[in-house]
Amino acid sequence: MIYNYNVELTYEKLKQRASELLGSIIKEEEIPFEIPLIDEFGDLSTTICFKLAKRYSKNPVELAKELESEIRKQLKDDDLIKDVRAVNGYINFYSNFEIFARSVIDDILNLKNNYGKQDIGKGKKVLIEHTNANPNKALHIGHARNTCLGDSLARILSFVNYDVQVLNYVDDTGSQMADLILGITKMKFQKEVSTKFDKYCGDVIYVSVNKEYEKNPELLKEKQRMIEEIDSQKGELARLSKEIANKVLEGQLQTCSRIGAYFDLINWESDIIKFDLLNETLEKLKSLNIIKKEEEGNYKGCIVVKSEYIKGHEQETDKILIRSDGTSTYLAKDIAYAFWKLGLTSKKFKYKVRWKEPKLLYETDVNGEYNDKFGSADIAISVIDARQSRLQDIIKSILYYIGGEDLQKRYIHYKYEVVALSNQAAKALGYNVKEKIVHMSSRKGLYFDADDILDKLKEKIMSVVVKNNPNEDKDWIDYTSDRLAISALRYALTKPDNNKIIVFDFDETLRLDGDSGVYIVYTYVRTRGIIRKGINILLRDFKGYTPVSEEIKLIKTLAKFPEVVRTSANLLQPQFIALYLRELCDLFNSYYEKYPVLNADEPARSFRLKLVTVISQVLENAMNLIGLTPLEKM
RNA sequence: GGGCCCAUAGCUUAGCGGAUCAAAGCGUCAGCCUUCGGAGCUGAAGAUCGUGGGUUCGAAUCCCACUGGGCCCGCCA
Repeated sequence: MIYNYNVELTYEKLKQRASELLGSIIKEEEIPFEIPLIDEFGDLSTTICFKLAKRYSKNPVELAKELESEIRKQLKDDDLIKDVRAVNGYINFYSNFEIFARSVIDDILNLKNNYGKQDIGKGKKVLIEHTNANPNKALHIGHARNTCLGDSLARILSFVNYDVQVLNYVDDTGSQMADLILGITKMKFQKEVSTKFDKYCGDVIYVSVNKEYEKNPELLKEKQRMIEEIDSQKGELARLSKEIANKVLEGQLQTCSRIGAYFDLINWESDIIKFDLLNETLEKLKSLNIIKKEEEGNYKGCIVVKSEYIKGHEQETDKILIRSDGTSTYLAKDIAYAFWKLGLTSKKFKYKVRWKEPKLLYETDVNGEYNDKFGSADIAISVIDARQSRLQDIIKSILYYIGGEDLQKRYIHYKYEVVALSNQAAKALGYNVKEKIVHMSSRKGLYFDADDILDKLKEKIMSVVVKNNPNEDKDWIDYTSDRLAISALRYALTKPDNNKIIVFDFDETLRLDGDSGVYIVYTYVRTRGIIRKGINILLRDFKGYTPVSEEIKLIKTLAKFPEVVRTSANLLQPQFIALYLRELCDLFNSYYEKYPVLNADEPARSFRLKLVTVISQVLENAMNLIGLTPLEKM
């Protein structure tokens, strides 16, 4: 039998039954339900009485009592709902727990990896743009936050059946490229090095060149000349710029792959110009009178967006799209790119395959071929840190003038706060400061590479893995340690609220115990250990078994997972998955210490082994959504 | 000057209009390996949820003001 994951899962059934019961008494379009946090208050509850009481100026407590007795009359013997009680104006529903538990366990055993999957996004195409690091350095811990968030969003939205395309927009034209080229052509830095090239560019060339500017300001004129030549997209320097950008990108993509983040398409910023997307965009803006060419003042000769059109920033300065020398700013290209994403341009890119494994990856390329599957999405999500809010607000304002609220809503600036360094972490890099937090700076070399952090963490983890697994071979030890390091990093960067700065401190941020990714994986490994040992036990039916309170809580938490996925997808909050994992792990670990599974008497043994099996499955599903690796052993 | 964000135990955070909801991790203290893996578990101590107003039957949660901290406002990206 092919099991359809759109079956009404247990909580849905419970809600539906409760709605039926209430619906026969009151006429109400939407009845709000919540899952009570305290077991005493049942398995489902509604605050509808507070709303009705206000409307009819009655006492909510009495109203609830009246409804309670009306509902009780309707309950049948084999009802999914066993009892109903009114407490303080709430109406609490109590499930027939045996039916409820059986239903939850069966749902998970049948659906397996699809448990929690939904059709929210069916038929809708969403573009998720993330990472977007300048191709002049290796990804640091701040970029990693972006990558983790973007990748988790992609995983979650795919899981609820959006047609997801993951993009990485790479700026191969900006002034940072001129710095590298200057370093290589004028300062004799190498193009071929034995270390990772992205890291070499960021750690050595970029930092050295910026120091050299201070000693020798004449070089800045040379830099300016180079920027203009690269921007023209003609000649040797433009070619060299692309070559270097490409090599750096390769290193960055390796880091992303290691973390488990894969893209569908690389959009080269220079191709916005090459494929002539910009002119058409500017024409459109001109026809709407949003932009204008300045004839006098500071911005004489520039084409600007007047600030009066930028919602929330009316008091600020106008924003330049085209400089007086005719070159375009980053924003101008980003507007054109936004147009392409939402299908507002007639111009198209050509594409070529960059690689096929582990996931087919395309990139824009003048010598490529057209491919209609990219662009023109229903929703475009750009994962970009909060410092760029103003530029993103400008794009949103422009979209508003073109297509009103409907169009504007389709463009989402997914913003998050930066990763900064703790005072200790800054000191570790040789910066003795008194501030509590220090912002990273590529120019000063004040940052931690994501790869370096992972390597250091892996090393720390490996000593424990070796100790606990003396008989495993080197490759296994290496793989396991690497996956644990990545799980620790991803959990640490995904879980915090997007609006909060993460103050990075190696030992604090990347814990191996307590509230950590390692703890989550460890808990999963525990479930696997039990399942492995119990593989030959013939499972009996658990009819008549009276579950302990921890088991009831676990079953309810498992039943909640589809709802957690839905909320996480609708609100674009991967955090909810991380929090859910933590909750489920805590419950399981407490349970694990207290109750034997394999050594329990029947029917407890069968019930518990099934319970552990479904806990393990749900942990795996949730872990996959935020990129933690479910390991068999560790 | 204009805009955005943050403020909850010593530290890091969760809770974001509801009922035993002030929660967890770290740290401190006291326990648990004859027990399915102790990267775990149990317990204790520790918070008038920055301050002051307001809205509400109900506010850590919403609104306003203030204080303290961070970010943005460039012919950079």
